[in-house]
Amino acid sequence: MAQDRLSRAFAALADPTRRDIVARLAVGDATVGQLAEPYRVSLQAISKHLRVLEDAGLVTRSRDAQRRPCHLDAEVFDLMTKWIERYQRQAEERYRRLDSVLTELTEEKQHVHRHEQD
Amino acid sequence: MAQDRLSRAFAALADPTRRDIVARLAVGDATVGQLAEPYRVSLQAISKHLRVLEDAGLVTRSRDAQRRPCHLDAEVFDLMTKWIERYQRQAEERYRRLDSVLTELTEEKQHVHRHEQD
DNA sequence: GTCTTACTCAACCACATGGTTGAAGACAGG
DNA sequence: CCTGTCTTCAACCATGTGGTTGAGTAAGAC
Repeated sequence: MAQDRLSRAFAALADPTRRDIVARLAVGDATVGQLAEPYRVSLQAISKHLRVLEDAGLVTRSRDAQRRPCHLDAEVFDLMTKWIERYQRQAEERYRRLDSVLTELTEEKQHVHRHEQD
Repeated sequence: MAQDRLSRAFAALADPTRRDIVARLAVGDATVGQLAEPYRVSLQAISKHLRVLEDAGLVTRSRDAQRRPCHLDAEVFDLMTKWIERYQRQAEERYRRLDSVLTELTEEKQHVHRHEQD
């Protein structure tokens, strides 16, 4: 599963450890060993996380002797924010419209009420 | 797993069907049956997806006789965009700084080169 | 060449997830 | 009450995921 870019990106950030890694890479590039150091899990586990981030297009890796420095690629973030903001905007606008409809209804009701009182 | 709000929200949107449901709910509220109709999967499967979206705080449900109308809640989107944009900004800024460092280095090199020519 | 460092690959395990089907709830209408 | 409609619950299955350990690979250091 998780075939498309967007699915892979969201899935990658669904894990707290991976979000943490992204946060650290935002400060600066780091090797697998450096990234693994703060965690109690094995280096292989972190290596797997980095593979997921790489497959999601969030991280790119180069080579420096035995080391594999990881670098954050901010581009895919655009995809996600664009997707989210689109529906966020739609939902908020719809909410505003609903709100005004309710206001209209209330005003109408009050109008009717006043009519009844006449 | 997927304990915190942010993790649940990202995980919820990692599934294309659920993103599709969110897109439809942005247009307007809908019942489980209405939401399930376009898909070939069972209604129970969609019901499960809606539970995931609800647990993630992306969807709220009310009651209308037997029906359970679903409503998109845009609030959690804020959490996600804020998280993403924070590291996006950091990464981009770092990229700009690196860029200026490289420019400085190049200028320095040219300077040295000029010195050597003296 | 051999050693050490940095990392990946492979096999395995426990558990989560997306799907199924069938039964059970909740509720309006006769 | 019974019936039909809308939805969830429960059990199950296949596959995916995050973790482990142990072996294998790549490349500088001796």
